Amino acid sequence: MFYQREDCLEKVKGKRGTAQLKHEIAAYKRRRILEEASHLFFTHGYEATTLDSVAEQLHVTKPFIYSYYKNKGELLYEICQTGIQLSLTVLEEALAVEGTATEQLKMVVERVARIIIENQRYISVYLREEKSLDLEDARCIRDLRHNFDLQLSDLLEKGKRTGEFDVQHASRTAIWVSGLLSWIALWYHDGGRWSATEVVMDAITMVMKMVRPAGAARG
Amino acid sequence: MFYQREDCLEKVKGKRGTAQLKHEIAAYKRRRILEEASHLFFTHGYEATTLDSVAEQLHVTKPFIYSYYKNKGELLYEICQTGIQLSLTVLEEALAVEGTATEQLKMVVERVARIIIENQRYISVYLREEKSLDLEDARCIRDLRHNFDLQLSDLLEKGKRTGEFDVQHASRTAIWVSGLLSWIALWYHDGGRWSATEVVMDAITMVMKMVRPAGAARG
DNA sequence: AAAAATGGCTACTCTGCGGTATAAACATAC
DNA sequence: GTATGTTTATACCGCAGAGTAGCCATTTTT
Repeated sequence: MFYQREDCLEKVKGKRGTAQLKHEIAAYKRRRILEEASHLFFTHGYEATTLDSVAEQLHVTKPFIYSYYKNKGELLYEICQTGIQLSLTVLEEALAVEGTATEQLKMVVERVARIIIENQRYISVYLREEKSLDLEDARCIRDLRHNFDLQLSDLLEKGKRTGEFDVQHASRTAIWVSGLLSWIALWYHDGGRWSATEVVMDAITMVMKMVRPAGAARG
Repeated sequence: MFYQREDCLEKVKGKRGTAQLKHEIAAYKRRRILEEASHLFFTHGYEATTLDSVAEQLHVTKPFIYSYYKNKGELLYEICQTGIQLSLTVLEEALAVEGTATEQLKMVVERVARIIIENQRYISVYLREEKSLDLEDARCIRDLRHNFDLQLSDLLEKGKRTGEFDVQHASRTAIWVSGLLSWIALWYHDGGRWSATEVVMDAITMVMKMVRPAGAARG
Protein backbone atom coordinates (compact mmCIF):
# COMPACT_ATOMS: atom_id res chain seq x y z
CA MET A 1 0.00 0.00 0.00
CA PHE A 2 2.62 2.45 -1.05
CA TYR A 3 0.25 4.92 -2.56
CA GLN A 4 -0.45 6.30 0.88
CA ARG A 5 2.31 8.77 1.63
CA GLU A 6 1.68 8.67 5.39
CA ASP A 7 2.51 4.96 5.55
CA CYS A 8 5.83 5.52 3.87
CA LEU A 9 6.79 8.39 6.10
CA GLU A 10 5.94 6.43 9.24
CA LYS A 11 8.10 3.57 8.13
CA VAL A 12 10.98 5.89 7.41
CA LYS A 13 10.64 7.45 10.84
CA GLY A 14 10.46 4.06 12.55
CA LYS A 15 13.27 2.18 10.91
CA ARG A 16 15.79 4.42 9.29
CA GLY A 17 18.25 2.91 6.83
CA THR A 18 16.67 0.01 5.00
CA ALA A 19 13.24 1.59 5.20
CA GLN A 20 14.65 4.71 3.61
CA LEU A 21 15.98 2.74 0.68
CA LYS A 22 12.73 0.86 0.28
CA HIS A 23 10.92 4.12 0.16
CA GLU A 24 13.18 5.38 -2.56
CA ILE A 25 12.71 2.21 -4.57
CA ALA A 26 8.97 2.42 -4.24
CA ALA A 27 9.08 6.04 -5.39
CA TYR A 28 11.17 5.01 -8.35
CA LYS A 29 8.71 2.30 -9.32
CA ARG A 30 5.87 4.75 -9.10
CA ARG A 31 7.75 7.12 -11.36
CA ARG A 32 8.44 4.43 -13.92
CA ILE A 33 4.79 3.43 -14.02
CA LEU A 34 3.81 7.05 -14.54
CA GLU A 35 6.35 7.50 -17.30
CA GLU A 36 5.18 4.49 -19.24
CA ALA A 37 1.53 5.37 -18.70
CA SER A 38 2.05 8.93 -19.91
CA HIS A 39 3.72 7.58 -23.00
CA LEU A 40 0.80 5.33 -23.85
CA PHE A 41 -1.86 7.87 -22.90
CA PHE A 42 -0.10 10.36 -25.15
CA THR A 43 0.04 7.95 -28.07
CA HIS A 44 -3.36 6.28 -27.89
CA GLY A 45 -5.42 8.45 -25.57
CA TYR A 46 -6.41 7.77 -21.98
CA GLU A 47 -9.55 5.71 -22.44
CA ALA A 48 -8.06 3.68 -25.28
CA THR A 49 -5.06 2.68 -23.19
CA THR A 50 -5.43 -0.44 -21.05
CA LEU A 51 -3.60 -0.98 -17.81
CA ASP A 52 -2.57 -4.36 -19.15
CA SER A 53 -0.67 -2.62 -21.92
CA VAL A 54 1.03 -0.33 -19.41
CA ALA A 55 2.01 -3.39 -17.39
CA GLU A 56 3.29 -5.10 -20.50
CA GLN A 57 5.56 -2.16 -21.32
CA LEU A 58 7.07 -2.45 -17.86
CA HIS A 59 7.27 -6.26 -18.05
CA VAL A 60 5.10 -6.58 -14.98
CA THR A 61 1.43 -7.38 -14.40
CA LYS A 62 -1.65 -5.31 -13.71
CA PRO A 63 -1.83 -6.02 -9.96
CA PHE A 64 1.68 -4.62 -9.72
CA ILE A 65 0.36 -1.28 -10.89
CA TYR A 66 -2.56 -1.52 -8.51
CA SER A 67 -0.19 -1.84 -5.58
CA TYR A 68 1.25 1.59 -6.41
CA TYR A 69 -1.81 3.38 -7.74
CA LYS A 70 -5.31 2.90 -6.48
CA ASN A 71 -6.90 3.05 -9.95
CA LYS A 72 -6.54 4.25 -13.51
CA GLY A 73 -7.90 7.67 -12.65
CA GLU A 74 -5.13 8.29 -10.15
CA LEU A 75 -2.59 7.70 -12.89
CA LEU A 76 -4.27 10.23 -15.12
CA TYR A 77 -4.45 12.72 -12.29
CA GLU A 78 -0.75 12.44 -11.51
CA ILE A 79 0.15 12.83 -15.16
CA CYS A 80 -1.96 15.97 -15.51
CA GLN A 81 -0.67 17.27 -12.23
CA THR A 82 2.92 16.69 -13.28
CA GLY A 83 2.30 18.46 -16.58
CA ILE A 84 0.91 21.66 -15.16
CA GLN A 85 3.11 21.65 -12.07
CA LEU A 86 6.29 21.47 -14.13
CA SER A 87 5.24 24.55 -16.07
CA LEU A 88 4.20 26.38 -12.95
CA THR A 89 7.45 25.65 -11.14
CA VAL A 90 9.60 26.80 -14.02
CA LEU A 91 7.49 29.94 -14.35
CA GLU A 92 8.04 30.77 -10.71
CA GLU A 93 11.75 30.13 -11.00
CA ALA A 94 11.98 32.51 -13.92
CA LEU A 95 9.97 35.16 -12.10
CA ALA A 96 12.33 34.90 -9.13
CA VAL A 97 15.21 36.17 -11.27
CA GLU A 98 15.57 39.93 -11.03
CA GLY A 99 15.08 41.93 -14.21
CA THR A 100 12.82 44.17 -16.23
CA ALA A 101 9.43 42.90 -17.27
CA THR A 102 10.77 42.39 -20.78
CA GLU A 103 13.71 40.31 -19.58
CA GLN A 104 11.51 38.31 -17.28
CA LEU A 105 8.89 37.61 -19.91
CA LYS A 106 11.50 36.45 -22.39
CA MET A 107 12.96 34.14 -19.80
CA VAL A 108 9.54 32.82 -18.83
CA VAL A 109 8.59 32.03 -22.39
CA GLU A 110 11.92 30.43 -23.17
CA ARG A 111 11.99 28.22 -20.10
CA VAL A 112 8.34 27.23 -20.19
CA ALA A 113 8.49 26.46 -23.89
CA ARG A 114 11.51 24.25 -23.28
CA ILE A 115 9.82 22.43 -20.42
CA ILE A 116 6.73 21.90 -22.54
CA ILE A 117 8.74 20.35 -25.34
CA GLU A 118 10.74 18.18 -22.98
CA ASN A 119 7.63 17.00 -21.17
CA GLN A 120 5.24 17.04 -24.08
CA ARG A 121 3.69 13.72 -23.06
CA TYR A 122 2.56 15.02 -19.70
CA ILE A 123 1.41 18.39 -20.96
CA SER A 124 -0.56 17.21 -23.94
CA VAL A 125 -2.27 14.48 -21.94
CA TYR A 126 -3.24 17.16 -19.47
CA LEU A 127 -4.62 19.37 -22.24
CA ARG A 128 -6.48 16.62 -24.05
CA GLU A 129 -7.81 14.46 -21.25
CA GLU A 130 -9.12 17.01 -18.79
CA LYS A 131 -12.64 15.73 -19.41
CA SER A 132 -11.69 12.28 -18.13
CA LEU A 133 -10.66 13.55 -14.70
CA ASP A 134 -13.20 13.28 -11.94
CA LEU A 135 -14.53 16.53 -10.55
CA GLU A 136 -12.33 16.82 -7.48
CA ASP A 137 -9.15 16.24 -9.48
CA ALA A 138 -10.27 18.49 -12.32
CA ARG A 139 -10.84 21.34 -9.88
CA CYS A 140 -7.36 20.91 -8.46
CA ILE A 141 -5.77 20.95 -11.91
CA ARG A 142 -7.79 23.99 -12.92
CA ASP A 143 -6.55 25.81 -9.84
CA LEU A 144 -2.94 25.15 -10.79
CA ARG A 145 -3.62 26.38 -14.29
CA HIS A 146 -5.34 29.44 -12.96
CA ASN A 147 -2.35 30.13 -10.76
CA PHE A 148 -0.11 29.99 -13.82
CA ASP A 149 -2.27 32.40 -15.78
CA LEU A 150 -2.49 34.72 -12.81
CA GLN A 151 1.25 35.02 -12.33
CA LEU A 152 1.68 35.60 -16.04
CA SER A 153 -0.99 38.25 -15.87
CA ASP A 154 0.83 39.99 -13.02
CA LEU A 155 3.99 40.11 -15.08
CA LEU A 156 2.13 41.65 -18.01
CA GLU A 157 0.55 44.17 -15.67
CA LYS A 158 3.97 45.09 -14.35
CA GLY A 159 5.29 45.63 -17.87
CA LYS A 160 2.25 47.70 -18.68
CA ARG A 161 2.93 49.99 -15.71
CA THR A 162 6.55 50.49 -16.70
CA GLY A 163 5.50 51.17 -20.26
CA GLU A 164 7.40 48.19 -21.61
CA PHE A 165 4.28 46.39 -22.77
CA ASP A 166 1.18 47.50 -24.57
CA VAL A 167 -1.64 45.24 -23.43
CA GLN A 168 -5.26 46.31 -23.22
CA HIS A 169 -6.29 43.68 -20.75
CA ALA A 170 -3.52 41.86 -18.90
CA SER A 171 -5.49 38.84 -17.68
CA ARG A 172 -6.99 38.15 -21.09
CA THR A 173 -3.63 38.61 -22.80
CA ALA A 174 -2.13 36.17 -20.32
CA ILE A 175 -4.55 33.53 -21.55
CA TRP A 176 -3.50 34.08 -25.15
CA VAL A 177 0.14 33.79 -24.16
CA SER A 178 -0.38 30.66 -22.13
CA GLY A 179 -2.49 29.30 -24.98
CA LEU A 180 0.32 29.91 -27.42
CA LEU A 181 2.64 28.00 -25.11
CA SER A 182 0.14 25.16 -24.65
CA TRP A 183 -0.25 24.94 -28.38
CA ILE A 184 3.36 23.80 -28.61
CA ALA A 185 2.54 20.58 -26.78
CA LEU A 186 -0.31 19.79 -29.14
CA TRP A 187 1.51 20.62 -32.31
CA TYR A 188 5.25 20.04 -31.90
CA HIS A 189 6.51 16.77 -33.30
CA ASP A 190 9.84 15.41 -32.20
CA GLY A 191 12.05 15.06 -35.23
CA GLY A 192 9.55 16.98 -37.37
CA ARG A 193 10.09 19.88 -39.75
CA TRP A 194 11.39 22.23 -37.08
CA SER A 195 13.78 21.82 -34.24
CA ALA A 196 12.97 22.43 -30.60
CA THR A 197 15.24 25.48 -30.59
CA GLU A 198 13.49 27.03 -33.58
CA VAL A 199 10.14 26.53 -31.91
CA VAL A 200 11.34 28.07 -28.64
CA MET A 201 12.82 31.06 -30.46
CA ASP A 202 9.62 31.50 -32.43
CA ALA A 203 7.55 31.38 -29.27
CA ILE A 204 9.65 34.15 -27.74
CA THR A 205 9.34 36.26 -30.88
CA MET A 206 5.58 35.80 -31.08
CA VAL A 207 4.95 36.60 -27.45
CA MET A 208 7.14 39.67 -27.49
CA LYS A 209 5.31 40.89 -30.57
CA MET A 210 2.00 40.34 -28.84
CA VAL A 211 2.94 42.68 -25.98
CA ARG A 212 5.22 45.09 -27.84
CA PRO A 213 4.01 48.70 -27.81
CA ALA A 214 3.14 50.38 -31.11
CA GLY A 215 6.19 51.98 -32.66
CA ALA A 216 8.68 49.92 -30.68
CA ALA A 217 11.64 48.35 -32.42
CA ARG A 218 11.60 44.59 -32.81
CA GLY A 219 13.23 42.16 -30.36
CA MET B 1 -28.41 1.87 -46.15
CA PHE B 2 -28.53 5.61 -46.40
CA TYR B 3 -24.92 6.14 -45.57
CA GLN B 4 -24.03 5.25 -49.13
CA ARG B 5 -24.44 8.41 -51.15
CA GLU B 6 -24.62 6.55 -54.46
CA ASP B 7 -27.78 4.73 -53.42
CA CYS B 8 -29.51 7.95 -52.56
CA LEU B 9 -28.60 9.65 -55.79
CA GLU B 10 -29.76 6.70 -57.84
CA LYS B 11 -33.11 6.76 -56.16
CA VAL B 12 -33.46 10.46 -56.77
CA LYS B 13 -32.65 10.00 -60.40
CA GLY B 14 -35.09 7.09 -60.80
CA LYS B 15 -38.12 8.38 -59.00
CA ARG B 16 -38.18 12.10 -58.49
CA GLY B 17 -40.57 13.60 -55.97
CA THR B 18 -41.10 11.34 -52.98
CA ALA B 19 -37.60 9.93 -53.22
CA GLN B 20 -36.23 13.47 -53.10
CA LEU B 21 -38.09 14.17 -49.89
CA LYS B 22 -36.98 10.88 -48.35
CA HIS B 23 -33.44 11.75 -49.14
CA GLU B 24 -33.77 15.09 -47.43
CA ILE B 25 -35.30 13.50 -44.37
CA ALA B 26 -32.54 10.93 -44.19
CA ALA B 27 -29.96 13.72 -44.47
CA TYR B 28 -31.72 15.59 -41.70
CA LYS B 29 -31.65 12.55 -39.44
CA ARG B 30 -27.97 12.05 -40.11
CA ARG B 31 -27.34 15.67 -39.20
CA ARG B 32 -29.29 15.40 -35.97
CA ILE B 33 -27.36 12.31 -34.95
CA LEU B 34 -24.10 14.09 -35.65
CA GLU B 35 -25.17 17.12 -33.68
CA GLU B 36 -26.10 15.15 -30.61
CA ALA B 37 -23.00 12.98 -30.87
CA SER B 38 -20.72 16.01 -31.14
CA HIS B 39 -22.37 17.45 -28.07
CA LEU B 40 -21.69 14.33 -26.01
CA PHE B 41 -18.21 13.75 -27.42
CA PHE B 42 -17.40 17.35 -26.52
CA THR B 43 -18.70 17.02 -22.99
CA HIS B 44 -17.47 13.55 -22.02
CA GLY B 45 -14.88 12.66 -24.65
CA TYR B 46 -15.19 10.24 -27.54
CA GLU B 47 -14.30 6.96 -25.86
CA ALA B 48 -16.30 7.74 -22.74
CA THR B 49 -19.46 8.42 -24.73
CA THR B 50 -21.68 5.45 -25.49
CA LEU B 51 -23.85 5.18 -28.55
CA ASP B 52 -26.70 4.26 -26.24
CA SER B 53 -26.38 7.67 -24.63
CA VAL B 54 -26.42 9.34 -28.04
CA ALA B 55 -29.53 7.38 -28.91
CA GLU B 56 -31.12 8.34 -25.62
CA GLN B 57 -30.59 12.04 -26.32
CA LEU B 58 -32.40 11.62 -29.62
CA HIS B 59 -35.14 9.46 -28.07
CA VAL B 60 -34.30 6.63 -30.42
CA THR B 61 -32.33 3.40 -30.08
CA LYS B 62 -28.84 2.30 -30.99
CA PRO B 63 -29.80 0.33 -34.12
CA PHE B 64 -31.36 3.52 -35.43
CA ILE B 65 -27.94 5.13 -35.38
CA TYR B 66 -26.40 2.10 -37.03
CA SER B 67 -28.76 2.44 -39.96
CA TYR B 68 -27.32 5.88 -40.68
CA TYR B 69 -23.69 5.42 -39.67
CA LYS B 70 -21.74 2.25 -40.10
CA ASN B 71 -19.96 2.52 -36.76
CA LYS B 72 -18.85 4.82 -33.98
CA GLY B 73 -15.66 5.72 -35.80
CA GLU B 74 -17.58 7.11 -38.75
CA LEU B 75 -19.38 9.49 -36.43
CA LEU B 76 -16.08 10.74 -35.06
CA TYR B 77 -14.69 11.15 -38.53
CA GLU B 78 -17.63 13.22 -39.71
CA ILE B 79 -17.44 15.42 -36.65
CA CYS B 80 -13.74 16.09 -37.15
CA GLN B 81 -14.27 16.59 -40.84
CA THR B 82 -17.07 19.08 -40.19
CA GLY B 83 -14.92 20.98 -37.74
CA ILE B 84 -11.95 21.52 -39.99
CA GLN B 85 -14.02 21.89 -43.16
CA LEU B 86 -16.09 24.70 -41.68
CA SER B 87 -12.94 26.64 -40.86
CA LEU B 88 -11.42 25.96 -44.25
CA THR B 89 -14.53 27.06 -46.13
CA VAL B 90 -14.84 30.30 -44.23
CA LEU B 91 -11.14 30.97 -44.76
CA GLU B 92 -11.52 30.54 -48.50
CA GLU B 93 -14.57 32.78 -48.56
CA ALA B 94 -12.66 35.50 -46.77
CA LEU B 95 -9.69 35.14 -49.10
CA ALA B 96 -12.01 35.50 -52.10
CA VAL B 97 -12.88 39.05 -51.03
CA GLU B 98 -10.62 41.60 -52.67
CA GLY B 99 -8.43 43.68 -50.42
CA THR B 100 -4.97 44.29 -49.04
CA ALA B 101 -3.24 41.53 -47.10
CA THR B 102 -4.01 43.42 -43.91
CA GLU B 103 -7.70 43.67 -44.69
CA GLN B 104 -7.84 40.05 -45.72
CA LEU B 105 -6.04 38.78 -42.66
CA LYS B 106 -8.33 40.74 -40.37
CA MET B 107 -11.34 39.32 -42.12
CA VAL B 108 -9.96 35.80 -42.01
CA VAL B 109 -9.27 35.96 -38.30
CA GLU B 110 -12.62 37.50 -37.52
CA ARG B 111 -14.64 35.02 -39.54
CA VAL B 112 -12.68 31.95 -38.55
CA ALA B 113 -12.75 32.93 -34.88
CA ARG B 114 -16.52 33.36 -35.10
CA ILE B 115 -16.98 30.00 -36.80
CA ILE B 116 -14.82 28.35 -34.19
CA ILE B 117 -16.88 29.77 -31.36
CA GLU B 118 -20.15 28.91 -33.05
CA ASN B 119 -19.01 25.37 -33.80
CA GLN B 120 -16.84 24.84 -30.77
CA ARG B 121 -18.14 21.29 -30.27
CA TYR B 122 -16.96 20.10 -33.65
CA ILE B 123 -13.64 21.92 -33.55
CA SER B 124 -12.59 20.90 -30.08
CA VAL B 125 -13.54 17.28 -30.65
CA TYR B 126 -11.40 17.42 -33.75
CA LEU B 127 -8.48 18.88 -31.82
CA ARG B 128 -8.74 16.52 -28.86
CA GLU B 129 -9.72 13.23 -30.42
CA GLU B 130 -7.42 13.03 -33.41
CA LYS B 131 -5.69 10.02 -31.84
CA SER B 132 -8.93 8.05 -31.88
CA LEU B 133 -9.34 8.28 -35.65
CA ASP B 134 -8.12 5.39 -37.70
CA LEU B 135 -5.17 6.03 -39.97
CA GLU B 136 -7.01 6.58 -43.23
CA ASP B 137 -9.36 9.11 -41.68
CA ALA B 138 -6.60 10.80 -39.73
CA ARG B 139 -4.62 11.34 -42.89
CA CYS B 140 -7.60 12.92 -44.60
CA ILE B 141 -8.17 15.30 -41.70
CA ARG B 142 -4.49 16.20 -41.55
CA ASP B 143 -4.60 17.10 -45.23
CA LEU B 144 -7.49 19.49 -44.69
CA ARG B 145 -5.63 21.07 -41.80
CA HIS B 146 -2.52 21.36 -43.90
CA ASN B 147 -4.52 23.03 -46.63
CA PHE B 148 -5.76 25.57 -44.10
CA ASP B 149 -2.26 26.35 -42.86
CA LEU B 150 -0.96 26.58 -46.41
CA GLN B 151 -3.51 29.15 -47.51
CA LEU B 152 -2.86 31.16 -44.38
CA SER B 153 0.83 30.96 -45.10
CA ASP B 154 0.28 32.27 -48.63
CA LEU B 155 -1.59 35.24 -47.26
CA LEU B 156 1.23 36.03 -44.85
CA GLU B 157 3.72 35.70 -47.67
CA LYS B 158 1.70 38.14 -49.74
CA GLY B 159 1.67 40.65 -46.90
CA LYS B 160 5.37 40.19 -46.46
CA ARG B 161 6.00 41.02 -50.11
CA THR B 162 3.91 44.17 -49.96
CA GLY B 163 5.69 45.18 -46.77
CA GLU B 164 2.47 45.08 -44.73
CA PHE B 165 3.67 42.24 -42.53
CA ASP B 166 6.91 41.48 -40.80
CA VAL B 167 7.21 37.73 -40.60
CA GLN B 168 10.48 35.85 -40.63
CA HIS B 169 9.05 32.57 -41.79
CA ALA B 170 5.55 32.61 -43.24
CA SER B 171 4.71 28.92 -42.95
CA ARG B 172 5.83 28.71 -39.36
CA THR B 173 4.03 31.92 -38.46
CA ALA B 174 0.90 30.49 -40.08
CA ILE B 175 1.02 27.62 -37.62
CA TRP B 176 1.20 30.00 -34.67
CA VAL B 177 -1.75 31.94 -36.03
CA SER B 178 -3.83 28.87 -36.67
CA GLY B 179 -2.80 27.60 -33.24
CA LEU B 180 -4.02 30.79 -31.66
CA LEU B 181 -7.35 30.33 -33.42
CA SER B 182 -7.57 26.66 -32.43
CA TRP B 183 -6.86 27.60 -28.86
CA ILE B 184 -10.18 29.44 -28.78
CA ALA B 185 -12.06 26.18 -29.16
CA LEU B 186 -10.23 24.60 -26.26
CA TRP B 187 -10.50 27.51 -23.94
CA TYR B 188 -13.62 29.55 -24.68
CA HIS B 189 -16.53 28.88 -22.41
CA ASP B 190 -19.99 29.88 -23.43
CA GLY B 191 -21.36 32.29 -20.86
CA GLY B 192 -17.96 32.58 -19.22
CA ARG B 193 -16.00 35.64 -18.14
CA TRP B 194 -15.71 37.03 -21.66
CA SER B 195 -18.16 37.38 -24.50
CA ALA B 196 -17.70 35.88 -27.93
CA THR B 197 -17.23 39.35 -29.40
CA GLU B 198 -14.48 40.23 -26.95
CA VAL B 199 -12.67 37.01 -27.79
CA VAL B 200 -12.98 37.60 -31.53
CA MET B 201 -11.72 41.18 -31.16
CA ASP B 202 -8.83 39.99 -29.04
CA ALA B 203 -7.92 37.34 -31.59
CA ILE B 204 -7.76 39.97 -34.31
CA THR B 205 -5.63 42.25 -32.15
CA MET B 206 -3.24 39.45 -31.22
CA VAL B 207 -2.78 38.18 -34.75
CA MET B 208 -2.24 41.66 -36.16
CA LYS B 209 0.37 42.31 -33.52
CA MET B 210 2.09 39.06 -34.40
CA VAL B 211 2.56 40.15 -38.02
CA ARG B 212 2.87 43.91 -37.58
CA PRO B 213 6.18 45.36 -38.71
CA ALA B 214 8.43 47.02 -36.15
CA GLY B 215 7.59 50.68 -35.79
CA ALA B 216 4.11 50.41 -37.24
CA ALA B 217 1.18 52.07 -35.54
CA ARG B 218 -1.33 49.83 -33.81
CA GLY B 219 -4.56 48.58 -35.35
C1' DA C 1 -56.97 -5.40 -49.98
C1' DA C 2 -52.95 -8.34 -50.47
C1' DA C 3 -48.06 -8.13 -51.14
C1' DA C 4 -43.87 -5.99 -50.75
C1' DA C 5 -40.79 -2.92 -49.03
C1' DT C 6 -39.25 0.28 -45.59
C1' DG C 7 -37.85 1.80 -40.96
C1' DG C 8 -37.26 1.15 -36.36
C1' DC C 9 -37.14 -1.56 -31.98
C1' DT C 10 -36.47 -5.58 -28.77
C1' DA C 11 -33.42 -8.53 -27.25
C1' DC C 12 -29.46 -10.49 -27.71
C1' DT C 13 -24.02 -11.82 -28.29
C1' DC C 14 -19.41 -11.35 -27.20
C1' DT C 15 -15.32 -9.25 -26.30
C1' DG C 16 -12.35 -6.39 -23.63
C1' DC C 17 -11.09 -4.19 -19.65
C1' DG C 18 -11.12 -2.32 -14.76
C1' DG C 19 -10.60 -4.23 -10.63
C1' DT C 20 -9.71 -8.12 -6.98
C1' DA C 21 -9.14 -12.56 -4.20
C1' DT C 22 -5.66 -15.54 -3.48
C1' DA C 23 -1.64 -18.02 -3.97
C1' DA C 24 3.27 -18.24 -4.84
C1' DA C 25 7.99 -16.48 -4.43
C1' DC C 26 11.07 -13.93 -2.13
C1' DA C 27 13.30 -11.64 1.51
C1' DT C 28 14.09 -10.90 6.48
C1' DA C 29 14.40 -12.13 11.24
C1' DC C 30 15.37 -15.15 14.89
C1' DG D 1 16.19 -23.85 9.03
C1' DT D 2 11.83 -22.33 10.40
C1' DA D 3 8.52 -18.33 11.04
C1' DT D 4 6.96 -13.87 9.53
C1' DG D 5 6.18 -10.31 6.56
C1' DT D 6 6.52 -8.32 1.96
C1' DT D 7 6.18 -8.25 -3.00
C1' DT D 8 4.55 -9.94 -7.40
C1' DA D 9 1.93 -13.14 -10.28
C1' DT D 10 -2.07 -16.27 -11.49
C1' DA D 11 -6.52 -16.59 -12.26
C1' DC D 12 -10.61 -14.90 -11.90
C1' DC D 13 -15.26 -11.64 -11.66
C1' DG D 14 -18.54 -8.48 -13.37
C1' DC D 15 -20.07 -5.39 -16.34
C1' DA D 16 -20.41 -2.11 -19.79
C1' DG D 17 -20.66 -1.18 -24.39
C1' DA D 18 -19.94 -2.04 -29.58
C1' DG D 19 -22.23 -4.25 -32.85
C1' DT D 20 -26.20 -7.58 -34.83
C1' DA D 21 -30.20 -10.87 -35.89
C1' DG D 22 -34.57 -10.92 -36.38
C1' DC D 23 -39.18 -9.24 -35.48
C1' DC D 24 -43.10 -5.89 -35.63
C1' DA D 25 -45.36 -1.64 -37.44
C1' DT D 26 -46.16 1.29 -40.92
C1' DT D 27 -46.27 2.76 -45.45
C1' DT D 28 -46.14 1.99 -50.45
C1' DT D 29 -47.25 -0.53 -54.52
C1' DT D 30 -50.22 -2.98 -57.61
